[in-house]
Amino acid sequence: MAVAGKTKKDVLQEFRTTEILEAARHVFALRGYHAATIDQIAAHAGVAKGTVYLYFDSKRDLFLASLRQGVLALHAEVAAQLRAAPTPQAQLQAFINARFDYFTRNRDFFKIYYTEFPQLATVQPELQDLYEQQAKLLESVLADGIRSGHLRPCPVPSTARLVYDLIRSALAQHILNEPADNPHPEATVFQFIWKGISPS
Amino acid sequence: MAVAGKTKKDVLQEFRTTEILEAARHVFALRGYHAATIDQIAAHAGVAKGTVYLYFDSKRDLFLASLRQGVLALHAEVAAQLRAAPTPQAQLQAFINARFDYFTRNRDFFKIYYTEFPQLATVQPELQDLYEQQAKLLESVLADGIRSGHLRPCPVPSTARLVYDLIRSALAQHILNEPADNPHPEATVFQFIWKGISPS
Amino acid sequence: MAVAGKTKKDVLQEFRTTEILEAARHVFALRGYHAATIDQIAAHAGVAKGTVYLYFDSKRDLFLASLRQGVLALHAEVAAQLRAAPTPQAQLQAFINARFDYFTRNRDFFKIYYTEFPQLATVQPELQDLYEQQAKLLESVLADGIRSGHLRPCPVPSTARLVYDLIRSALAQHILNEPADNPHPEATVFQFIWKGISPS
Amino acid sequence: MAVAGKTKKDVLQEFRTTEILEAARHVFALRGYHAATIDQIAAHAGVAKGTVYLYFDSKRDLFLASLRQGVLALHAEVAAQLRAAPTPQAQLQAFINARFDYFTRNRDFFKIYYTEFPQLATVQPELQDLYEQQAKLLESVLADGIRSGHLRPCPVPSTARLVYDLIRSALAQHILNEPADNPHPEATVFQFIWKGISPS
DNA sequence: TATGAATGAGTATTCATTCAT
DNA sequence: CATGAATGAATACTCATTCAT
Repeated sequence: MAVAGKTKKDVLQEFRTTEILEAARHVFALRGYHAATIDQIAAHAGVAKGTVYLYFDSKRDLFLASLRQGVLALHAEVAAQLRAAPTPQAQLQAFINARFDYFTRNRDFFKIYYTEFPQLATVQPELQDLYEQQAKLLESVLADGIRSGHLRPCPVPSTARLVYDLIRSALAQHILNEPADNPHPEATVFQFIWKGISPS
Repeated sequence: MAVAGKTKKDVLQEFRTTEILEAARHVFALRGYHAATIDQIAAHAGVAKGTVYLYFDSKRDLFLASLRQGVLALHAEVAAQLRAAPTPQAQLQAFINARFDYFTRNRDFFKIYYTEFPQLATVQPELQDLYEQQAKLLESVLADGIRSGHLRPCPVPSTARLVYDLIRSALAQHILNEPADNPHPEATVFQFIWKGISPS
Repeated sequence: MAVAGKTKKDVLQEFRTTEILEAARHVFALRGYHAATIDQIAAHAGVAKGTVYLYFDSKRDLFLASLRQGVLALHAEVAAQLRAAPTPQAQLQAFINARFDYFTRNRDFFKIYYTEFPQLATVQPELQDLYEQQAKLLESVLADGIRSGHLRPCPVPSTARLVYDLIRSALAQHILNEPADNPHPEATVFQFIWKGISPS
Repeated sequence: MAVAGKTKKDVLQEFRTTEILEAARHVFALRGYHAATIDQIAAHAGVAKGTVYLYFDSKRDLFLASLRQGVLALHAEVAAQLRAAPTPQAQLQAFINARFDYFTRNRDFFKIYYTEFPQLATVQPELQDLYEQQAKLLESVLADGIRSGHLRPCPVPSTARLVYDLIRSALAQHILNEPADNPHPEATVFQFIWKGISPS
């Protein structure tokens, strides 16, 4: 009993939180941050407006929470895949595949991530950090690869950022454009990047 | 006489239009689309609020116009540079350099273009078109290069988009991040892309 | 047994009631009627929000109850002192002293009484009554004094009200203004009033 | 033309300001500060809600402005009457009469002044000042009278405050209680005070 | 044409009150 | 009895848009 924690209350709390976060993600993805209303989010979560404010301090707080949670989950999945990959080449593939996997399962989140992030990142330093932590994963891959000779020497931070944004762009084409001309662009992206960073 | 009379009026019209568009771009870049107010834009343009509505139908219209105008000017410059380049390699360099040139001279515009575009492009099909027209220029370069054997065969549209977004990302790092670690990233970007598309 | 059982319950009831009333008085005095929240009062009373509603029907009811209880206690003390005073002069002194005593011991209550009463009295006739019952005590003193020749004839109700408000004002200076220039203003007030009502 | 100033615009501005202030005073007096809504005030002033915000920054600002304006007008009238009075006795009478006059003509204002002032004065130091400036007028009268021997020596500030509040109380009885038992209480009040401060 | 005063629809947020546990 | 999570009515304030001058 004690093992599961204060089941009754805490489970409900967590359930509500998740419920609201998901609704928020959906509505934010659909309408955009500004056009989305708390009313819509509450309705979508099946709760009253006031309830949203029991779990989040403000609309902005709710938005940031939904981004943060999504980014952290993504980060965890990607990091796990990375650890399982032996070579830099495999790591890059893992990085790409993990992201395609995650965002394919979380399209709403990708929409927010792609469309609202740049806008808000300019005013919310915390978001900048979340963004950069992701690029840091890539920086490690690059740095290790260069050190071990698997990759050609290059300026690590800016290259990491380039690679990162390249994947982001490919994802945008894949996720946001309904008519998926290329059902599995992961390979194409990998090839493109690999040409850019592998040793001649 | 009628010609001259019409011209005088038209010149003023055009002057006002440009003035307001510039003010809009500045304020939109500074505050973001939603936080920007018509009042601020009018004040910045040195006209009254109502005057803005003589030249543009709505806030959104003004925003789209400012984007459109910027994109068209960019497009013109890039296209001109492209025409002057003999080889695909030179064309790619021209494409990159022209964009770095233009956006370095129009930072406000880049900020809007980068941060607001994705958000609005999802609801404004017209913006999608503007975006794609730019990638089309690259598609021509790629297609011609492949045909002439200067470039390795690849899926043209998605590669064009990848290359396009890659340049966009490099620009973001260059324009938006104050501490320009790399004062001239054009070469790096070109190298990275060239590795990805040149024949082995 | 039934008696004791009932008592035990009743004692708890009364204890809770008093506890909540005191908390209410404190928070109302601190924040003012509108800014005070049931949550704050409940927290201060050490009970849950819902519990407050087991003892009082509404926020307004709680407020009125806290005023009523304070006024009744005050009334009782004043009346007791009055009964012990032999002459009109002594009675007036007793009236003044009893009020200064009571409010010095119940500053929170005075604050509400002084700042919130006028506002609410205009819409709550019941409060008007509480107010007037206090003036009635003074009316008796005046009427008796005039009848016995200890006081100069005057219009009793309006004079009573004047005297009453005068004391109230002196109390406000004494209780609300931190820097008590005059540590014992009872005498001054008495003198001022006495000049106004004693026979020439 | 220039003499009257920018007639057209300024006159309208002033007209609107007055209009809204009067409406505010009316609604604040009727409902109390918190219960009054900007909508009600706007409706009463015959303008749209937004218009109120063209002239006043916030509800609180509007409230303070209405108080300030009323107090200043009152102050001016009272001061004028005081200057015309030769003796301390006449000055006290002038002070009382001017206030009764003013508030009889501005009942809404008195209601706010009486019921909302104490509540808000505790949090708005500026209101404290307005309040005290009025008592200062009385202090001059008392100080001069004592110096010239027309009044009995007494602690000036606290006595001034007592006299001031006494008049306020009499006004409350006169203005707020519909059934005016005493149609002209000025004389009674004066007598009462005079007994308290005239030389024995 | 140009102006800017006026409009009023739209929304985040608070908090008294209820009620299932 | 006690709790406190859930509710949703109520409201100040903003700002794109209009239109009389």
